[in-house]
Amino acid sequence: MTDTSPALYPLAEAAGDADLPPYAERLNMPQREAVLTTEGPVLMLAGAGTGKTAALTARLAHLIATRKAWPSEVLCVTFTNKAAREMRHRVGQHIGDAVEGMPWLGTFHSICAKMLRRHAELVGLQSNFTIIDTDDQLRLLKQLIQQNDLDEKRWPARQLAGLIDRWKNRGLNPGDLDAIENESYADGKGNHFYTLYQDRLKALNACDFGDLLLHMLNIFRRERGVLEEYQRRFKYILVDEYQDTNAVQYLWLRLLAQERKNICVVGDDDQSIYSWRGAEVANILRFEKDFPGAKVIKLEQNYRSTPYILAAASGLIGANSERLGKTLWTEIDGGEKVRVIGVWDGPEEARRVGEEIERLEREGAPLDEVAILVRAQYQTREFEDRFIQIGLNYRIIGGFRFYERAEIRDALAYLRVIAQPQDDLAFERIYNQPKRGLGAKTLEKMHQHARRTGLPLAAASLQLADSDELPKRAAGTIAGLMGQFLHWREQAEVTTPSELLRQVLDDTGYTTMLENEKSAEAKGRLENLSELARAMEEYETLGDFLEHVSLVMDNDANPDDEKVTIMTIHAAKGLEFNHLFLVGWEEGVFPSQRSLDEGGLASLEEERRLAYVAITRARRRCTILHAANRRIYGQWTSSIPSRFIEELPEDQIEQETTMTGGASLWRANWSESDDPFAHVSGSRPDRSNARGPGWQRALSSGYDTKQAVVKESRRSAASFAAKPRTDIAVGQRVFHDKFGYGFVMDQEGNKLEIEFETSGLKRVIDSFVKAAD
DNA sequence: GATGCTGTAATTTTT
DNA sequence: TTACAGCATC
Repeated sequence: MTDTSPALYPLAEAAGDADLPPYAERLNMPQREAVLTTEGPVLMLAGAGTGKTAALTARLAHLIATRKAWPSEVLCVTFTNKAAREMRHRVGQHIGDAVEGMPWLGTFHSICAKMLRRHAELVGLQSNFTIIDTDDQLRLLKQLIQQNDLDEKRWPARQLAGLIDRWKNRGLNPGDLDAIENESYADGKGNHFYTLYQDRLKALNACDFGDLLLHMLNIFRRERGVLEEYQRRFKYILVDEYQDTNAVQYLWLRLLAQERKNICVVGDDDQSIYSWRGAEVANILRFEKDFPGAKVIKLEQNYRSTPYILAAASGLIGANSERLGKTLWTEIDGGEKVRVIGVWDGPEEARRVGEEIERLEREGAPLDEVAILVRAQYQTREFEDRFIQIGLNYRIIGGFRFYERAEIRDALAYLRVIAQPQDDLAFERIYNQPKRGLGAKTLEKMHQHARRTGLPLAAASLQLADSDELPKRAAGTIAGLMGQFLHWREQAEVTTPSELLRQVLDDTGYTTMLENEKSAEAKGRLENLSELARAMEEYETLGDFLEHVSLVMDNDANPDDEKVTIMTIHAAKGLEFNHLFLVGWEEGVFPSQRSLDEGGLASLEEERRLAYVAITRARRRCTILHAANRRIYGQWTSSIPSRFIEELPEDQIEQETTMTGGASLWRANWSESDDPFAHVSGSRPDRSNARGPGWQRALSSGYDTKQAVVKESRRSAASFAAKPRTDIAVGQRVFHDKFGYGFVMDQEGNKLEIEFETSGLKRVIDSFVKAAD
């Protein structure tokens, strides 16, 4: 189910020049042209299944093998880590170990992160800045919204996060927003909050994903010298999936390519399906204008699908306007027409697909060559239910990714605090996880104190613990926790990252917490954590690992055993399967209601491209299903077949039913179906193994709340080098909000010992008291 | 500080 | 329908 392997097909035998280097031997003419045209701008328009990666890797190999550039002088950008990995792997097959010297082969984000670590100070960061994920981002924005007394219900943090993301994707800095953008959040506070957020990030020495690119673009724009350095370095630039680039990426590339103009972009305008993430098809459409004299090379020979599948897909995409235009063709013979099956309702759709797959199984088709593609994640449930019932092995791709699981995030948060004591967001995540009796009150106090002193949250909390500002128990807990952190930090110096993680999980009682809970979920979580520890074994230092984690957030389910794959069309891009089921092709589902309501023609066309991507995943057989009735948000809705079905060329498809929905479909199926009430019954298969809503509650139950063992004695808060106040001295009379009036008996750093008139001798932090007179 | 209830919202998600 | 977040309650 990986990308096309040209070895499967007798490629371009006619053109078998003996002098061709091995990496070009198996390529067809246009592919060769794409490999050999090294100088000047090149636009490689590569249709689905036309051996794009083969051409791209051969081109890379060619540049290096012919010494046109050293591996370190080629910039090769992809969108996903997976694509980068595959590229590295395949280039390695051509040029061997030399591929190790390709430091600039990677995703936009990882390449920018690497650059930004070198130039961090130019945008006010230190080179060890943290890269925060969307979770942290949201938490941070929520805090800002609260601090600014904005109604979080009316102006959700999510929305602000989305807007900021969009601005960054478009290369807009705070201050660049026009009136409309500014108005789009909290009646004209868009710019204000964007600014606040950026300031906060800077203070945390952190940046988000969007910043990696935006900061680098800013640097390139402002610092000629830096830009020129990279322009000189990169003799050749290659960009994969160019149709998916957004404005920042485009501007960034254009600056880098401007000087030498040896830029080769590869893409397919018909497969642009990420505009909602800021991708602009326009980038590929206007490449020739951006780079006059660009050579356009079209890869149109498809090595993947049967003529029927190709023709169906081509016919469909022909309904779009604004295309660069390609005509896919194939030498593959035969095959079957694309089948279109109409069914009564969602459950029957699942039943039908299940039966079809069982039939394929009997015919000897391996299950991992079978896939079901859905438009949206919620559609997977129906299939999951059915497949559990009939005992069909399946795997659902998408949903929670490995590094997004709560337990993994917790573990990473501990590691982050160890590596970077000033990582407030990480500290906030775990200060009470596992539950150690610290709550919102304590957190609020810590925040207040941190703000007052300008200390990171962790350091501020230790100071607090050292005073009498907190209840004894909370103070003890914090001191204990901070002691553990000191211990772990020492351990980090002498032990491997994975060993350190195991220690942390044991010391905190995290492992115990999960072990005490006997549920299947807890077991899965423990497995995930040991999986994490295993993954860490490759890394020498904690810093290396954390960098990897924040940027390489993919989890490829191990495709070891035979399973049917269920996933969204988006997730299937770039993959291929012998047998493909495309389900839910109904108006409102696909094309989705939202795209019909909101985006106008442009968005409908993107849905159509999505349909095109879906069909072209199929190698041999493609079956499209649509149901006449479907339950959407608990509401039974009758639906009509997708307009995309009508747009398929009639002679390429085979309608398995003449029914087009409505009453006739209802009647016909009523008599055929062996269980006409199946769709009415509310009973559902047991899903207790699936991720349920109760897991969070279950997680906390059964955990022993006793304090984790403190391995290191607490250290004085003075070690955080807080400056003592100059307006307070021993003997001074002071006022404290909680304890009232008293006299300072002793002063050590910013800690005071005060004999209070009503509550006796206490240790407090000086920022909590006012001088009284 | 943990637990239960109620209201709201609901695509796609490469980093 | 379901899931989750926020609030009210114990």
